[in-house]
Amino acid sequence: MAQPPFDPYYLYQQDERNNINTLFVSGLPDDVKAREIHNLFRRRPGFDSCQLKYTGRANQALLFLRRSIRHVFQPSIGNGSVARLECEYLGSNSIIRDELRGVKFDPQSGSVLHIELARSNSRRKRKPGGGPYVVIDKRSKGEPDVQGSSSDDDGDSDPDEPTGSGGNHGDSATMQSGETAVGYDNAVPVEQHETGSNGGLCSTLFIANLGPTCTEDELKQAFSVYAGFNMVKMRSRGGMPVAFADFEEVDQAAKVLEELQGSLLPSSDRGGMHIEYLLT
DNA sequence: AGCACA
Repeated sequence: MAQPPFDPYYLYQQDERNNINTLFVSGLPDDVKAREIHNLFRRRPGFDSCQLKYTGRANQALLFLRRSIRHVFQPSIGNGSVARLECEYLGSNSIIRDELRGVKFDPQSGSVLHIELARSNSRRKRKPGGGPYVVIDKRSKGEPDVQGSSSDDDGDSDPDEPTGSGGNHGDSATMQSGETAVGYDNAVPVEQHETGSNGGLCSTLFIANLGPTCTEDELKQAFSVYAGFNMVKMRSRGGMPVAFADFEEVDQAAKVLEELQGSLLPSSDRGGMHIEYLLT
């Protein structure tokens, strides 16, 4: 590897590649309202802006959440010290992700949020006049429902938190009859015992970012040394292979996820394994 | 098992 040049733009690129500050959220029902997103994320630490896209596919509304970028850019000061970028947003992303991963977004339909780092950061420039929310609606049916961005003018009006009297900090009181229960306070983490669903925390792992020459045997070697290993299956179906590794217990799967996350296999050609809990 | 906008 050549010594990286000291160049702010180079560092910016590094920063772009290594520090994704955008979360990719799937599992949203396609009738999700921008308002629901607003209420769910507005108060999260580090939240900056988001884009909601209706893909038109069932249950495939996509959300890109951007965390505000706050980094310390410290150029070298002549004495040979190395320039450093200190980025804090990954940590905060993790917090948002961990808090909301597996949250049951709609108790009726059972849609469960699935959150991971986005492949790339959001590029959209925040327009001076525009709010932090952008909605792209590709649904063909029904009314266009186009709302460029929230008219919320960034003020601090908070549907969540009644400012006046009442002081109800309870659940339920602010819910309209037909509305979906979503909000900072009333989003419901999925219960373990419900219909075998575990909010994304199940004993099977989903493994992606495998190399094209990866084999089931290779995966078996990697995973079978862990307690509770049951089986691993690989599927390629056109694109890059993905795999499913099953363990007896959730905590055994959790241990494997933690230890092997990002680790390389002999066949890896594009970085380490990307491991998630299988959605159930 | 799904990632847009520039």
